[in-house]
Amino acid sequence: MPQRKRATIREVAQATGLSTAAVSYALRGLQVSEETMHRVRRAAAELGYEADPNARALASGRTGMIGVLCGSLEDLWQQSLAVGLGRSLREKDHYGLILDAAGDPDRERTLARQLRGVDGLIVQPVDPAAPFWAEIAENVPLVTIGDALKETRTAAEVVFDNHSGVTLALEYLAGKGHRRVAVLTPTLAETPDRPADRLVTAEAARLGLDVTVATCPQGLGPAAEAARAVLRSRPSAVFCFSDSIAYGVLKAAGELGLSVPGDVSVMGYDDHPMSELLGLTTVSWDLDGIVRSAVRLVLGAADGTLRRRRVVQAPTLRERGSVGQR
Amino acid sequence: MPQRKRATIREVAQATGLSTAAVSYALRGLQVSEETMHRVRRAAAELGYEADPNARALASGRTGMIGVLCGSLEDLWQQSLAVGLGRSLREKDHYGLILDAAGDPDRERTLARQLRGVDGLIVQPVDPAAPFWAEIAENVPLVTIGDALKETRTAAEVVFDNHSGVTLALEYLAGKGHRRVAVLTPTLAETPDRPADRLVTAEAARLGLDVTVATCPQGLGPAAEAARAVLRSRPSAVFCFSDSIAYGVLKAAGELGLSVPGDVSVMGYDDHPMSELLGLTTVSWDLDGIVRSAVRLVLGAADGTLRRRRVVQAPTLRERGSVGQR
DNA sequence: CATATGGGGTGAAACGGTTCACTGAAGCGA
DNA sequence: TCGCTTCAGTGAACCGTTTCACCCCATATG
Repeated sequence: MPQRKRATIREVAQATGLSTAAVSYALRGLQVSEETMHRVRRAAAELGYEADPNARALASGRTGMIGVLCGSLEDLWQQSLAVGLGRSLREKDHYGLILDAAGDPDRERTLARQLRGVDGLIVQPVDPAAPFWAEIAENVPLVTIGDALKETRTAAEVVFDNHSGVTLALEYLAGKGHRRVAVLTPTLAETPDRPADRLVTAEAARLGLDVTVATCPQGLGPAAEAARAVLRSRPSAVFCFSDSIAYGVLKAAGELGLSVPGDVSVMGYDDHPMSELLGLTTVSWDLDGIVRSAVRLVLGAADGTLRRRRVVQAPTLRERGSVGQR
Repeated sequence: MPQRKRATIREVAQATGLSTAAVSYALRGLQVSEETMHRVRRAAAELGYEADPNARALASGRTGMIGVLCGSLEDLWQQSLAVGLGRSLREKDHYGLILDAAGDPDRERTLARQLRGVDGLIVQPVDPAAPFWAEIAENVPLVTIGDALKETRTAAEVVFDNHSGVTLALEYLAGKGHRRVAVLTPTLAETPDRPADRLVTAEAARLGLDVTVATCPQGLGPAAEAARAVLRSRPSAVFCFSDSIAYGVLKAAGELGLSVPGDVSVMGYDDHPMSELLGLTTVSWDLDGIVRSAVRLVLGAADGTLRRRRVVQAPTLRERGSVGQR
């Protein structure tokens, strides 16, 4: 690997007989005359010059990099989200630096702390109540996706109306005559006060449902294993707080010889593309809309032209075949 | 967003009464005595100091960033691969900058060119024969995953033994009595000479199979649409060059009321986790092994301690239920 | 004709680290 | 005691841009 040295701005300046300042301006289409601009661009192209992003970042204070800190990339839907964010950011001339907290609040903290020099941060918080967020939000424009942060003023937030989501799911289940329903939520921190749990139990009480909540990993194999235990207690329906978990339940059901929705009904949450193929009835969120909002907000916050600070996403119920009448 | 100013190395130096050089060394555990090291670390922690990666990169010439240029993140398997690479790189104290060429050689070229200041590049080339790779490889340690580059000396390569993969698949299909098989490959460039095509037609000829090759997008919806047309010609089996495409075929089959494997057999390629759930018979690659190799190679190439230059991955056939006896 | 105006360009100071060449002191064997 | 090495630490150059403050000159203005 000979690692040929790259051309610097100085060489371009020399080649054109201009100052580096002029070159810098010219390449960004600032200040200079049409003619010099062309001259500079031509020279730059000939030399194969491409600005060093680090030097640029150091001097200008902007990186063109947006951190994307995902709660758990084990979850396929979050993968889609990350991919979408990456693509959308790229369209706006930014890089998305995708990071995976893997459901672990400690890792989340470490990653968030290490993330310096990004122009902004998009986070799906694992632990929205963690105190360290305040420090982060103070140092970099922060927009959340999903749950908003407690006690921390972020630049903006794309909030999922989980209340509606849960209501939608549980009412549908109740309407189909289910009473004993198991709820599977992603393994999270020992945050004693998980909002999802509270939501579920409250709604369940309202609807007269008999729910039991358990945590579950997001990977297909691990989820299936966790699901087996749950299925053996023979709930009439399982409500999974992510489609990935639902896939695990489907797998476990198959292995146990349980038919869906004959023996057990399964309800997902997210609406990953595969859910259509699998016929999974699920609570659906507008992924594209979420991506667009998040990107618009974070970029707006980064350059100070922020308009709306809070976007609420409403879910819809996608009725497919995995929930049956009881 | 008040954007509080972050502590600099100079402030830490001042606080400890040392030179910035000493602080720099101390924080990286170099040169200094135990005692000063502790003193510096404590001070740094108190000030909440965290080195600016851009300045560090500019001065040292290393970013800690590895570019991961994916052929098409529409493909779920490639998503898994990207996620795995990101995680593995993070474990080795590097960031993986995940980029999506979206199957478009032009975008691939642009992205590869723009990628400067990265310590290394992991690429799943869309167009391995493109001439611009030479320039890239000259400037940054480049390791490929999948197809090796033509006419370009990369630092290292993780090669998929596609020959074996195709043979495995087609022999299995032939063994099950299939003759008319449709082959669906991802939409790629108009590279007139796609190796996969040549491979397939050669093997098919050897086995006396009657194959027709068509291209297909990777997204579930688009893939299903493309698949519908193919299925209407009623092949006895469809061999898909990625599991994502196979999912599309499964979807299309369902919509057309074709049973799998009753009316049509489907064979995948990659072995994405979901394929287990779907019972897709597929050619399987060791994703973890690929990730590990690629990371080891790129990091080795980046710091000059490279050992093996070429790792070949062998496929296995994962027999599940989607291919029937004809 | 003197004077504001302003476009086009320049020089040099940042930006915040790393690293090279060097120094002073301590340790050590002879 | 004298040199020689080693250890800890220093000062300053350097990395490759951006940007601030300023200058020059041509043209429009009063």
